[in-house]
Amino acid sequence: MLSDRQRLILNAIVDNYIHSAEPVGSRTISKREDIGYSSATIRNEMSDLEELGYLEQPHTSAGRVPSTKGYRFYVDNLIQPHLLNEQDLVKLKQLFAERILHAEQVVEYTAQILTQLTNYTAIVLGPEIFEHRLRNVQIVPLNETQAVAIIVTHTGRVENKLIDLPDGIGSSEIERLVNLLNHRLTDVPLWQLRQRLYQEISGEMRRHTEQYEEMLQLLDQSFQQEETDRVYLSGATKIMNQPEFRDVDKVKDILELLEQHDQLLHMLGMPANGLTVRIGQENQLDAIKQCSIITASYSLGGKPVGMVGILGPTRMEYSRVITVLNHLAEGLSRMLTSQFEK
Amino acid sequence: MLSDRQRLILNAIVDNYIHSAEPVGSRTISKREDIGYSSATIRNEMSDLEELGYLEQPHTSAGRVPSTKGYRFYVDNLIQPHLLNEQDLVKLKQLFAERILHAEQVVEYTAQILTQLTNYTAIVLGPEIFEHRLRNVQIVPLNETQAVAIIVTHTGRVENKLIDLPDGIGSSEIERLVNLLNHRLTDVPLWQLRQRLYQEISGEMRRHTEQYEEMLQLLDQSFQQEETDRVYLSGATKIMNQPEFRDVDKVKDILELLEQHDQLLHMLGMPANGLTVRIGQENQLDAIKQCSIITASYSLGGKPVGMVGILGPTRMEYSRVITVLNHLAEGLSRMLTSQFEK
DNA sequence: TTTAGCACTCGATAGCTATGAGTGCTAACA
DNA sequence: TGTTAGCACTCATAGCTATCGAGTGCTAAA
Repeated sequence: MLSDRQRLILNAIVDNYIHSAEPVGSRTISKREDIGYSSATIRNEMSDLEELGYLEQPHTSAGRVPSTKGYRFYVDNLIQPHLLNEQDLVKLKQLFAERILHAEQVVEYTAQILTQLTNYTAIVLGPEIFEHRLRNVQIVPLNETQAVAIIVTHTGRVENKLIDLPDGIGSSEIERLVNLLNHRLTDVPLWQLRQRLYQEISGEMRRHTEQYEEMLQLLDQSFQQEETDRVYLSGATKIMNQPEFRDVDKVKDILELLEQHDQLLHMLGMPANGLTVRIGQENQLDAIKQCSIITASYSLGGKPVGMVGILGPTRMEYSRVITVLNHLAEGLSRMLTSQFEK
Repeated sequence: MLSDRQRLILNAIVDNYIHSAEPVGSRTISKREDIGYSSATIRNEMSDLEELGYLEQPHTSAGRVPSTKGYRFYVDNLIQPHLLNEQDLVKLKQLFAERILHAEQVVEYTAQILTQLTNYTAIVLGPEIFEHRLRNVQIVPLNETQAVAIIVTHTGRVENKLIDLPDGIGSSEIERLVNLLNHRLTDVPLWQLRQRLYQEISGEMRRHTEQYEEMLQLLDQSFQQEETDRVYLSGATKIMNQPEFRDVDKVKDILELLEQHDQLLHMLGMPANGLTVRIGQENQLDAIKQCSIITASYSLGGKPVGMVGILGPTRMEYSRVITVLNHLAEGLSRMLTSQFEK
């Protein structure tokens, strides 16, 4: 276990490095107001901290830099709660003050506000669709052969798909079909739709055999599409402001990853409850082993359905970011829950 | 006017520079198979071409690089039609072979294929909405106070918006309202909707005064949203593969521009018929004065409604890009027109 | 008109040195 | 026994110079 002084010094080093991006020397630390020891003492402690794996030295005659383990300890044990200033709070309030908003728009704005407040890249996962329940189905014919199928969920999400109509199907037939679907499938979770179709109403639907096939296809594709389209990014280029990412090759790997929404989704995994911090080497993907990712889940009626996250350098303002994410996640949860929990 | 030999040499220089990214020297050119002159002769011609403004010299002891004017001449007068290989053609065909596709998905795939074929950043503008006509309006209540309003256009595009319902409105009232709207507004171009609402049915609607206000708001916002959401990007990071963009600052400016869809939209302007090439300095925005943008418009029933484009370094494979863009624009036009022109 | 030849230019590269931030260790001090 | 002053040592970085060579422009000959 670390002594109090070691913790104090580690905290000072991480703090300093976060803001300077330069390896921190013993003298820098000893000059700080909250430290009452000479540089020699600090040097000894730093040496110990390095031996214990909390610090690293880029080269012999340079200062020290926190290791992944060092950041981890900092995040888990040393972090001080960050207080947001008036301005930041106003921005957050404004987001949740807008009442008439599309679910997708809220998510998009959230991402934007996140980057504005943190100056890092924001990643937001829109609410998980599998828990969404069917509210309404519509089929709007465009001409003799084509129509748009529209699915509305109880959360107000709208999915739509262009479909080819079977030959010779009439508008009254379609209307009857839509009525049947709405009657039988309202409030069914989307992921059960196919199953229910098969089990319960395929019989009645079989009069329009082809239509039935396409309906299944449509729903199928709707889900797949959803999986990757839940990812909202903002401020992807912010990483280039960081001095340790002045190298095009590093940046390129990161930005390419950000373009691949399916990979992001896979990396972030299912939204677990609460806050997750992934620091540097703890990340699986090579491209972001010099980055940290912090995510917070938001929930609908107590169940986590999506997440808000920040991607930045390992040398990130953890305290501030965590505070902002918690605020946003809470706000989103409250908003979602109050809207749809009745 | 340039002599035949000057054209030959300019062509050789541009060609060479496009592939090597290095200033081209006289010896390199004189060694080419299609050139039968010594390096000294080439030097004299190069000197002349520089005086005329077609070439530039990074410094005295370096080779020459085409100027914006040089590229312009190359594009306007020297370019040879590029033949696509079998593989490329297959990819293009596959795109248009997929029948059951959402309009937005086609556009997204188009962008992806563009980057795949060219290795540059693709920018695609989805079909202009102002020409779209209303096909169908739906209002789906979610609970007592909220509903989703859905607009379907004759091209199969679906816009939706969460709205607050006025207090105490009943579902039969909503149904009547929707029927009224569908009855009166079908086939009206979207941009006329507000006007028509005011002129023709505000009277009948006034029974539900509040609803009427929100309907207007909804449509209004629908348009605005559309304006920037028409932009689809793919392969934004490709620019980093170019040796002249190894500098984070240059790249940053470009990528930041790409994040601002409204700026892109403004820069690209209304889709004029046919092909547009903007080379280097010809671009208004500083961030892309070292880039070229090539766009081709696609049309619906003869009228241009959107465009496909490529953003790359000035040192771009113009011939190939132009061919690919023409293919795609044509394909999109055919697809759109055959789908919706009946 | 073309080309060989040659002096000249100038960016890029390699090698060298000086600088200084920072360390580890030792010995003196409280 | 913990702390600190002092000092030799390390090593990345900046700046300087010399060298190299790709490429030019000009002149004179073919």
